[in-house]
Amino acid sequence: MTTKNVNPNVSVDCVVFGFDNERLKVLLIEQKLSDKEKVQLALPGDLIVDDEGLDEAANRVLFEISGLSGIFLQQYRAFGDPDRVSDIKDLDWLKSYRSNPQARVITVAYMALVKMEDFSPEASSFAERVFWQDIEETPQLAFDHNKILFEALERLRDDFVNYKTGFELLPEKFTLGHIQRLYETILGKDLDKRNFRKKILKEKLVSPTNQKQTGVLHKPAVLYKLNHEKV
Amino acid sequence: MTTKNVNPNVSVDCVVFGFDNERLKVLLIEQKLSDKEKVQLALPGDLIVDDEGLDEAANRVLFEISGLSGIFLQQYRAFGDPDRVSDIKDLDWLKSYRSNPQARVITVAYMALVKMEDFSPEASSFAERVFWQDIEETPQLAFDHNKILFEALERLRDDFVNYKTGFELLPEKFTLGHIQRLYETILGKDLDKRNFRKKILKEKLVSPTNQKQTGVLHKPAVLYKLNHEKV
DNA sequence: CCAAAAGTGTTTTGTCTACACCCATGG
DNA sequence: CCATGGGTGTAGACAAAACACTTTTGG
Repeated sequence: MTTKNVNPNVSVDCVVFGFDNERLKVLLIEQKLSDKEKVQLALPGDLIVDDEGLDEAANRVLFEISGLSGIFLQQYRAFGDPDRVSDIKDLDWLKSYRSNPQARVITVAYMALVKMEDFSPEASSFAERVFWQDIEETPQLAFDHNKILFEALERLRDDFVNYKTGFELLPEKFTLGHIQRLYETILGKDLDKRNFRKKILKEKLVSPTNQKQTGVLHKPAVLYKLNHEKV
Repeated sequence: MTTKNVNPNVSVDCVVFGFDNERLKVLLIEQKLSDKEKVQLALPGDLIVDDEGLDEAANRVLFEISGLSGIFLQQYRAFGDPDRVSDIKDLDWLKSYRSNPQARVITVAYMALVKMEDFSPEASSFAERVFWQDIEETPQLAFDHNKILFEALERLRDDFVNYKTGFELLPEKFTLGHIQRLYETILGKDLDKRNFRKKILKEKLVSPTNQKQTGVLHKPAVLYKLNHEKV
């Protein structure tokens, strides 16, 4: 597919995780393409533009589809197999959106955790539609995006084993039960309630508010908030 | 420096660590350049060629300067600041070696640990000279290579804190004292001999041979070897 | 009064740290 | 016999894991 002496296209792709108090979600887009038959789902991403750093490009992509800025995006890997975008299913899109469609595409992958409540998806130059996808039911994605997503998930789990992250996925006020469900979802196993609480409280990354849950059909839980100074 | 609509150059750079039983070393090259006044030191690296994956390119670079293949190279970060190669000191080299010298260069950084005894440095297409540099005395390097090296070092230390890596830096047969000196060098602090031995032996990543050191002016130590299955 | 999740301590187990002396070799 | 690093065990502090019952609310 590639031709001699053509510099590669370089893009960034963003794996944006959210959590709805029940299941882990990832932000996907529907590619913009006139032939509706061939539209595919993909991770949000775009070619970098001149004079733009990689982090900057990733922030731009996230901003364009969400209006969010200032979110912590972590670069975790570059993907550059020469044939990673050469699958037949991806050709139409490449032809419409790349000024050098014959050149390979190297992508730098970023991941971020966001509160779903902060999020208002917006169509953009590269996305017809933006939506949250349940991670357990991820469909086939364009290019090698299933692989890119899989590696982000592995990285996410690594970040969770030391119990020091993930609060970015929760709403402003949350219960210890919410955090525990989040950890259980991401680590894929049940955790002991008492031990979990001891650990989380010892880290002092969250502190109780003087509010409680309302409208639940059981004993209402104390609401906690993030200790921003400590994170 | 950059011009509109020119795809970036993409390179790989390799941070190759070695250990001489005393100090940590990194492999550097002297850039090939006709004006000897302007020659700089740099990490070994090269533009990727068409139809070559990123890992493949990194392996090629390492092979060209060392004859070594099959070494585990770990990608750890892409660097893509738009002005990372635009310093005046770097211009001559860019002009002689880049078919698109006006385009920015995005580089994907790899790190590797090698046994110095396996290593025979060789000049190559991009290197006039190849040599081991003591890490404590690293000079100014071309481009942003000091930063790339610094991040590799941080990553290396992270990999060491759990005491499960680093044996790649040691010769075929080594003593527990050798491992301890390696860990002390990389972690930058003294470690308790008894506790260190307990930990290393518990991991079962090394096993004793029935040989001992010879020619040392103290009690000869048992030689250990790597348990290849476990790593 | 029932269902559902919140909230709460103690015991056991394993891991990490600190610490001091004798041993085998070459010179 | 001296200098040099090799080799060994134990006690105390701390962290992790296992485990069951009472409480508060809405329905």
